[in-house]
Amino acid sequence: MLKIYNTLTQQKEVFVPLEPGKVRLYVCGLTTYDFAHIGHARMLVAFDVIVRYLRAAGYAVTYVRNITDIDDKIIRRAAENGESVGELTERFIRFTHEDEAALGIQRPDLEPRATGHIAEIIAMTSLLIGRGHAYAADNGDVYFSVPSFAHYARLSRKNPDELLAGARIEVGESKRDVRDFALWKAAKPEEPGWPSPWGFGRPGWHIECSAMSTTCLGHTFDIHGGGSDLMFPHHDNEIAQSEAATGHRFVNLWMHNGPVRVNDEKMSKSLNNFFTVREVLQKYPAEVVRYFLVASHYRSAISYSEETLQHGYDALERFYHALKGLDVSVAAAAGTAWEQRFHEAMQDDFGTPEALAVLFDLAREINRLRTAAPAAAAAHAALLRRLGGILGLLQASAESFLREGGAVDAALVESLLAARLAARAAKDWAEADRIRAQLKALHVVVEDRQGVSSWRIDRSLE
RNA sequence: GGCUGGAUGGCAGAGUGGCCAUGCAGUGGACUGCAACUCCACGUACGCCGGUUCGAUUCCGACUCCAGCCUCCA
Repeated sequence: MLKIYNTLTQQKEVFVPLEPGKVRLYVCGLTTYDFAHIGHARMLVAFDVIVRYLRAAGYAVTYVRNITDIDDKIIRRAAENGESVGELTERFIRFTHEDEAALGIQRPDLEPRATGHIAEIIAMTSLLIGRGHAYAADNGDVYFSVPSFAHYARLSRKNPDELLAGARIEVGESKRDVRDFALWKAAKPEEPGWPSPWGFGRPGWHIECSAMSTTCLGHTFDIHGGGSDLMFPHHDNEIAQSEAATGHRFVNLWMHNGPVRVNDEKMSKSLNNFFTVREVLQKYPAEVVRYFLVASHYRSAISYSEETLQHGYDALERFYHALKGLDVSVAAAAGTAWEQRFHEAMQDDFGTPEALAVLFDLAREINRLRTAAPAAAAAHAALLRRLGGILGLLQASAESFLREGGAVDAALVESLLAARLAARAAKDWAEADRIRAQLKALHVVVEDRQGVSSWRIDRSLE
């Protein structure tokens, strides 16, 4: 029985899909004018794990994650760079895809782009005007009429009257109500755009997601996700637009991932305190970054620091030590308590920290079994690898993980290791220790286990 | 100010009305030529003040502090 926390009701609910066995999921993706940062990676990994688990639990998932490839910031950045909007967004879409691949994030089933759905956006906007929920203003913009929608801001629990008091009035706007938001923005001279019944212009941000999600998944779908910072106004506006346009309930369950913090502040573009995925990947293996993001619950805030990333490396080292030397291609141990506990953890609102704790227990069991019962140890190792795979972890070979990132000559290490073995056979301990010290200077740690000497890179010195 | 969420051992981070989180670090032991790895054992905790209860870190209330949203933002 899968339970998921629904932001709308503020409680965990037993998940009941609209159609048995199927899940239709939409997540707000990125605006592509810059490199993705760790905050973005948090969202990408959180929903990647959710989708992986839903599939492992037997659901047929349709995962849609959009790309916003037209908006004010994109236009401004392209102008600054002296390039077209298309050149800018294509480049960063490509970079983002590279980052996602590095982090082991599976591609969504559909990845609609705003510029590919202008017709649907215009159609929805027209529909909203026809139903009295939107109006074309005299400045060429089209606005959604917030007072026309009965339960505005129900998701974020904001009081519409207080929003009225707090809203700021901008020059040049022609809104009937300060809370109204743009569905269509008239293009200024030299700005890109598309023809529409209201003149040349471009879509507002919120309507893009309403149009793309309902086009891909229908007027009502199971789950809508995104960062917690999108709850208001973006998701509240989506609800207003979509329900006003279709007359149906928009989404059954809302999921929001927590922020990544740097020095107690949210990592964000606007605060300029972000670390991009690619700069972090230059210092840490992608799996370590992924572990860092999975080791906390998806709804909680996490603090980014190099120290925490290093912890991720240490933790993964323990897993890979357990897997090391075992044939994980054998059939996984079936019906174990660990597997059951793993699923219980994941079924409780995707409790990845608890699930990892279970995997650590399983790793200990593997280490216990490895000498006395190698076959059982291998079967449990195969289980560990399979369950780790649901979190997108532990798919590398133990050897490659443990040796990753070391700038050493493997042939040299092997020859030193052979020399040390010979010295040990001759009980020349001084020589054996001298060679081990020599290896240590190369950041290579020697491990003698069951008569076999192996090596790994020591990351703690870096 | 309004609305949300949080405060757990040296660090990271779950969870629960009474019993073990887990990882790293630390301590003692086993293994080892010595180490490393591994195993066994151990220590240290639930912001503050009240209340409910046989018993609260867990429930309720007040307080303090922190963060997110209220403007673009995963």
